[in-house]
Amino acid sequence: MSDPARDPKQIGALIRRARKQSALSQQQLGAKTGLRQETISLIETGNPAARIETLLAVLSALDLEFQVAPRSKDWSRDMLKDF
Amino acid sequence: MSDPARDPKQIGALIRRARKQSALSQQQLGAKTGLRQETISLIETGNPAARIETLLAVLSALDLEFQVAPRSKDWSRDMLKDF
DNA sequence: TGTATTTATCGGATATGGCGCATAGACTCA
DNA sequence: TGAGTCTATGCGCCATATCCGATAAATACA
Repeated sequence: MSDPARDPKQIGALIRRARKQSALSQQQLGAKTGLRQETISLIETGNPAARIETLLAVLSALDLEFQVAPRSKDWSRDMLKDF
Repeated sequence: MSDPARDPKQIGALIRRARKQSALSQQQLGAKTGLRQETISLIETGNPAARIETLLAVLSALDLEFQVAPRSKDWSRDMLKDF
């Protein structure tokens, strides 16, 4: 349902996945958002200094939404090592 | 549980609410994140050009998490006008 | 009312986004 | 193999985030 992301690379990966699911090229997504293909590329590769408004524009064009939620536990192998 | 935001002002409002629930001043939150009080202020007032990394740092310090979800319907009065 | 805390804002400096324009690699497919 | 598409990257430009230092404005509270 909703995918968490804690760093820009994860955000970029989420966006790339969503874009491909919509069968859009970076160029086409850029057109929908008023951004350049280069800018889409930068976001997807995890540009940490991308602007919030840019991120929101991309999410909106992909019919996605930004959400803020309490940190959920991530049961990584490391956290389970003592069980 | 998770609050949606579609523009920088809403994001800022969410952060301010969470900060106050943690009983932190902008100064204290700045200390936790390595950001200046001024920067926290800018984010909370809805700076659209804030950086993603800055946003993520603030969310992390507040034990919050960024999530991406499909757009949920928002039943505004306008959308209901024809019913 | 007066004082302390909190938040918003200013000037200057530095770094970087996103723009236009362009191209180099990758990859797909005929 | 070659053409077409897609993604990453380059340069110059302007705008602006964030930094430092400082202060004004707003708010809380005794």
